[in-house]
Amino acid sequence: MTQRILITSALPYINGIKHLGNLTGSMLPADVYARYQRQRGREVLFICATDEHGTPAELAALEAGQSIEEYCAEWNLKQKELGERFGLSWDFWGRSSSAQNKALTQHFAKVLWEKGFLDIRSTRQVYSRADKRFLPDRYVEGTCPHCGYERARGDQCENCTRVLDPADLINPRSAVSGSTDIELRDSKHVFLLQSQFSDELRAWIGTKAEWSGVVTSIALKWLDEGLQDRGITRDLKWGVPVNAQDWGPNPKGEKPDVEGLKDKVFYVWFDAPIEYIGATREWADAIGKPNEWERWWRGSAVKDVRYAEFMGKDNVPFHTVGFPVTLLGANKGEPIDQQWKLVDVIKGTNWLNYYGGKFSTSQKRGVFMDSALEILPADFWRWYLVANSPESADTSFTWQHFSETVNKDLADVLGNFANRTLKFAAAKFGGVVPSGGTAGVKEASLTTELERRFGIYSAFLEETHFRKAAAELRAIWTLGNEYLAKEAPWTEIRTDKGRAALIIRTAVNLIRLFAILSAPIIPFTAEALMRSVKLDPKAVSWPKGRIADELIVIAAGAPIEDQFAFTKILPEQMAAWEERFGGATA
RNA sequence: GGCAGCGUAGCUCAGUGGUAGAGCAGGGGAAUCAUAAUCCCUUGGUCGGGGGUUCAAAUCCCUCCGCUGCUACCA
Repeated sequence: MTQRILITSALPYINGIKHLGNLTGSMLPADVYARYQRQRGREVLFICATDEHGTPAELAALEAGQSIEEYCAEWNLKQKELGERFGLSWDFWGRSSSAQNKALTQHFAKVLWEKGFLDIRSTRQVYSRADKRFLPDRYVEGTCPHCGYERARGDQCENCTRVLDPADLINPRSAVSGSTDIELRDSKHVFLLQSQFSDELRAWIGTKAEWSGVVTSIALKWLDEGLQDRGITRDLKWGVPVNAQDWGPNPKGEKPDVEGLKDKVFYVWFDAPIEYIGATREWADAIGKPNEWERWWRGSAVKDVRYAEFMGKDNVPFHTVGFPVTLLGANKGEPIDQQWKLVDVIKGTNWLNYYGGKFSTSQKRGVFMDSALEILPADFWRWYLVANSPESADTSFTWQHFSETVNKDLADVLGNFANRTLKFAAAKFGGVVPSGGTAGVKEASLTTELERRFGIYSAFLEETHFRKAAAELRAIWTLGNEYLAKEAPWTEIRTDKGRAALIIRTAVNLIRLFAILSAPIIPFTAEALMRSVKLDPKAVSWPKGRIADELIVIAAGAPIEDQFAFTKILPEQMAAWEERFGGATA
């Protein structure tokens, strides 16, 4: 039986505030899963970090007038703070630029070279003299040779959608400075020989029946098209330096071209996944147990680790091909106690769209994490994003849909259940849990239904089907309102005060149960519910025994609050946000 | 261009061979503890178009249309 759960969320890129699409694709589902597993009592390690290397970060720092180090340090902290305010319960928040990741990245490169899985090749790259830097294909602009569009990028023409090579462009110029003082230069680069792992990857993916359709089909698409070897170095200043001078001979007895690889760094998509391990080492160092990371990642100790990765579908190829090849290559020929842990579950989500179009960081289109929290509490967003998670198809965000969902589910169904129960207790029973009455057939049938839905709900969480889990949770909340409507304590109290007391006592216990079950998705609301029945907000262990036992935890005489307030979104607020964020016109 | 995904009720989405589903919105009723919040019942769909396989197709096959993504140096 698996007892330890390792969870990673795709690393958010460093350049600025992330939007709701980023949140809902990786960080939020990972958090829901982590919270659920902790409540189950399992040992959980939930890791995330900023992905700090690459061209966009360098250019963003330049534009901000900061050194790249300052820029990354600042945004790493900002993203951390925002994530925490969203309730993201990372055990550690690291940085791909850490010393730990540098050491690991260089270690993997050395091992892969010495085992013969790296190759050094010469490539032609665009160099901008004006910018004093090599330019990635998409940072070269020019006129499309096919359609004449003047702002075509070096990788693809946005106008006619044809795939291009920078050398195809007419009048090419740097997209950074606009300078036409550019040229093609030869440059040596390291390639990861992914093509050698095609069969092994296919066999490995074949064992992952539980992966969602989108993950498997994207992974197989890459294999079916034929895996190409991938360049894992770049001509940049900021990144993990290529340590070719430390590499021994490869199986053919060749030494790397140290001179040709001078002043190069590893490609972000080589070092970013390694940062999952790197951040675990950062965590181990931070807690003062520097060897603790290894039992999560390496050797026979990982037998009882279940490793789940969460990401948007754009990241799937790097997690089904690139990173596994790094680990499989490093594992080759090693004894079991030296083997690296590969992922068990990949949860890939589709896109959350904004009014049918993309959320876009560059075009500032959509809702971003900072402005989201500025206008509403985290749980409003968490609930909406989980209940409408794009798990099997892209989903469209609209302000209308958002406010209706949040008002109906959180305020009207859940919030109102707690409020009507507490207010009734305050008005008729002096604000304490009333005594009297005994549970009968009505309570038995409530329990049966709760038991059934609880089983379904737990299974959905376990299987990372969070959208369906949210629908099930909502149905569980509805059982509370149904029970009150049927048993009508406001009528009972006129003829049978004991019966009314039993109904309210049961309802108070339902508030506690609902808080526990809701905690993975809406942790702040769960805490507020626990406080409303004067219990420890953190005492949310997942029910282990019979649900009936959960409904007698709060005994007669226990003090409770006299109400539970939950703010609703007003129509005029919604209209104002639609206006402010450009919903209706977007 | 190639590849992949998607197209199901007014909206957001489930449903992969066996009588078309949920939530919301709409309609009716009950109730009056509760922020008019709740509970019950209910209207609504030739499942993007066309063709085929099958006793049976939303589901499998072919084709066309539309949207989105990827296409390996953005991450």
